[in-house]
Amino acid sequence: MAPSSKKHRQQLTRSGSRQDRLTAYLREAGLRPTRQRMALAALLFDQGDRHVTAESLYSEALESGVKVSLATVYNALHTFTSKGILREISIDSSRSYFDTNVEEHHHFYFEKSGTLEDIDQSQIRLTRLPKTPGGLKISRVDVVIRVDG
Amino acid sequence: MAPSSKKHRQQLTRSGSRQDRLTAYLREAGLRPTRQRMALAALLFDQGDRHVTAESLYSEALESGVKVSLATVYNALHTFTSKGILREISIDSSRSYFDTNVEEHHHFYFEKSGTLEDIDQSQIRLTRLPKTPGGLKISRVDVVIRVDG
DNA sequence: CAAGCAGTTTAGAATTATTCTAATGTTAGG
DNA sequence: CCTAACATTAGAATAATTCTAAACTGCTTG
Ligand SMILES: [Mn+2]
Ligand SMILES: [Mn+2]
Ligand SMILES: [Zn+2]
Ligand SMILES: [Zn+2]
Repeated sequence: MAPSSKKHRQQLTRSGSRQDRLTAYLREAGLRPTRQRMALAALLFDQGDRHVTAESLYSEALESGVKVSLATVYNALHTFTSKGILREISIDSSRSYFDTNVEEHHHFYFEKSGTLEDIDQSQIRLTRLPKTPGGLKISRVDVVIRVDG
Repeated sequence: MAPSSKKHRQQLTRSGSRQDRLTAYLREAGLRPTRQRMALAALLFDQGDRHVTAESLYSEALESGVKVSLATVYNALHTFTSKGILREISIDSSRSYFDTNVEEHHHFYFEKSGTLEDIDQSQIRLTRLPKTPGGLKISRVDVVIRVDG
């Protein structure tokens, strides 16, 4: 790779298909692939399923040398959520978790560490759901198994 | 009732068996039946099952003429929870709900109004719970059905 | 490849829910 | 009554999140 006119670039910025995939992913979601969104999306979507908080993602971004503000992290998390590529989980009233797994699934919550682990939908059988009051539409069913450790 | 040496008392302070029941209830939970706890307990436990937030209970207390501070409401909610006569529910990361129903049960969450409604345990059949990682003990299983209205 | 605008980022201030502090008041037992 | 432990309180402090308004950048159009 020839040295470019810019002083330096982020490590991850060039790499062909990975970048392209992320760009396409953001575009498909109707979002501009800006520098900070790309960097955050790389952290979020280049590993397996993840559960992050705004602070945890912000720390990661800083550690990996991405220049981004906390406000932008909040913006990105909410924007990604509204576009359906993240999902928000309320499990602890002191902070929000965001989940890269947007399929229907459930969670273990480890109370001591404050961490989450996915439970595939097939692992839980929910039968006999009650009918909703007034026949209102169900937007989501969340099962959280809180465990002690 | 002869006028007492104290300037005035709260309206509800005297009333025989209802007071006595609440007093006994707090005592059994290992709590001193103080004026503000009694007043809050009356609001919480004298109606059917309730779901309150600190603010909502505080407003109610003020409206009904109970002199209590917000800090005391938080103290009482947490103390009651630690003694097992309330239970805390995290459904919305912006605030905690406290539930006077401490039996195992589940909830409808009405997203527009931010209100909760109980679902009896018998109304939901949860089969095939996955085994917990490391064989950790389950402390609670919460099912929340989010509905649109 | 400009030019320009909508959309994005940002620092820092503001807001909101909740917790803390330390002083004052109350309960319950002897 | 006296007292010690417990509870309440106002207000300050904290922490997560949102807002503001100005600076910036991606993208479309000429
Ligand atoms: Mn009920
Ligand atoms: Mn908060
Ligand atoms: Zn998940
Ligand atoms: Zn309930």
